[in-house]
Amino acid sequence: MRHAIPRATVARLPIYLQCLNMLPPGASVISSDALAEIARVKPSQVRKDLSYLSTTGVRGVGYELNDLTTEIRSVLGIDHEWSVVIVGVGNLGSALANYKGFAGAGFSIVGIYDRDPAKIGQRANSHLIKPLSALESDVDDLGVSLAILATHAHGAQEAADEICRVGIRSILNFAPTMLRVPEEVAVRKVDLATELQILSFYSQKQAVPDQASGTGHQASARHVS
Amino acid sequence: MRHAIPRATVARLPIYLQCLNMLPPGASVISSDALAEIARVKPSQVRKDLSYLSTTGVRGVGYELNDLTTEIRSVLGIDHEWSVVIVGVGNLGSALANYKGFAGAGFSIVGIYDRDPAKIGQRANSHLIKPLSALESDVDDLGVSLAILATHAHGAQEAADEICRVGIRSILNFAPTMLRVPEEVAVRKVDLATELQILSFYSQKQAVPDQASGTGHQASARHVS
DNA sequence: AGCTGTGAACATATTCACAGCC
DNA sequence: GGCTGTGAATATGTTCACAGCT
Repeated sequence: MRHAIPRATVARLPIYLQCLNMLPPGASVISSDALAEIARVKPSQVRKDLSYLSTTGVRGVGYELNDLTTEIRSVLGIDHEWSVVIVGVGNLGSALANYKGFAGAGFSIVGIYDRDPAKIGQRANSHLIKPLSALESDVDDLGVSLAILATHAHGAQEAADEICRVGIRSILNFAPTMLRVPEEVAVRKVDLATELQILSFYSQKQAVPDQASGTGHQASARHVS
Repeated sequence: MRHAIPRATVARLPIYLQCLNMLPPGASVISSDALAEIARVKPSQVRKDLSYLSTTGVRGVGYELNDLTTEIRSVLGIDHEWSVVIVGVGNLGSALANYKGFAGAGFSIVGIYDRDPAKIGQRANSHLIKPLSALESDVDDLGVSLAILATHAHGAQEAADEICRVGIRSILNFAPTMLRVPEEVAVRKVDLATELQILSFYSQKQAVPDQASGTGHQASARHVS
C-alpha cells in the first residue's frame, strides 16, 4: 500500500519493534499470528499495519526478522541516532536523563538544561546541567531536533517557546499543560496523572480497554487505550 | 446522551479537567469555544464529549465551572482518592514516588516495593521500600486497586503476575513490555522510547499529528497522537 | 444574540473473509 | 497447508450545520 501510513499504525510500529527485539535469538522469521500474539493485537491488524511498509512478508512463511526490523526502524526514522535534549531537571527530568531505554531505541541525550541557577553546574547522569541560554548554540553544534520537556506546569510554556525559537521541531512534553507552539512543531504529551485517571475510569466499571497508550486495542485481556 | 462514554472521550476528560484547574480564579462559567481553545481541540468536540456526561451546559451561556469539574471528576472516578502502589524502584520508580502531580489528581501513593534486597529498607520519598512479599497484606489493609509498574523489562511480567495475584485490577505499566494479564485486569502502557519514536516519525516528514497521548487531535498546530 | 446539544455526513480504524502465492 | 495481502464490511471517532433554549 503506497503512501500515508495511518497514525494508528505509526503508534503501533514501535511496539512491534519492541516485540521483535525481545524475541529469542533462534528464529529468523515470524508470522503475523506470532507477532500479534506477542504484541497483543489481532493478526489481521499486524498484516494491515505491515502492508503499509515496503512489504517484506513471504506467503506461507512469514516476515523475515532482519528485514522487518530494518524496515520499521527506517520508516520510524531511527536508522540513525537522534540527538535529544532534556529541558527541566526535576525528579522526572533526572530520571529521564538516566533512563537506559533511550539508547537502544535510537536516541542519545546530548544536553540537559534548567532555568534554576542553583541546579546549573550540577550533574544529572554524566551530563552537566546547563542554563537554558546554552541551548541555542548546542542545538546548532550538535544538530538537535528533539526535546524532552520535563519542567513544572508553570515554566513549561516559556521553556517550549525557547525550544521552538532555537529551531527544535519536536517536543515530548511531560509537563501537565497543553503547549502552544507554531504550526511546524510537533508535540506529543505524556501526562502521568492523566494516565492514572483514565485507568481510574475503567477500574470503576468492567470495561473493554486496551494497552498501548498512543493507540491500539487489545485482543483478549483488558488493556486500556 | 445515555451510556457508554467512548474511549476517545474518556482520554480527553482528564485534559479538560487539567484545563479547568488552570483557569484564572475569576470566571465561573466557560464556553465550549473557550475550553476548546485551551485544550487545543475543536469546539464541537468539546460539546460532543461533554454531552456524554450528565450534562451541565446552559445554552447561550456555557458550562458552570464547579458543576463541570465535579461531574468530570465523578465520571473518572476520582471524586474519592485512590490508593496507589509503585512496584519497582529504579530511576523512574523513585521519580514517580516523588512526583507531585498525583496528589491533586486524585491519587495517593501508599506503598513502594522492589525485589532487590539491597533496596529494601531504603527510602523513596517519605516511603520505606518494602519487599514485594509485603504487597499482599498492604493491598488488603489499605484498599489498593491501582499499581504503577516501573521495573525493568525483565522483571515486569513477574511483577505483574504478583500484582494481579494479590487482587489489584489496574496497572499503569512503564516497563517496555506488553504484559500478559487476566481478563479482568486493565493495563495502560506508557513507553518513553515508543513516544520518542512516534515523534521521530513525524519529525521526518511534515505531518499532521496531535498532542494528547491517549487520543485527541489537534486543531491548529502540529501535535502528535 | 449567543451558545449548547445533536443528528447526519464524513473520516479514520479495525476486523473479516478470502484470493493468491509459496 | 500455511500464511500474506487486501478489498469489503463494520465499528469508532470527528466535524458540520442547525434546531432549540435562555
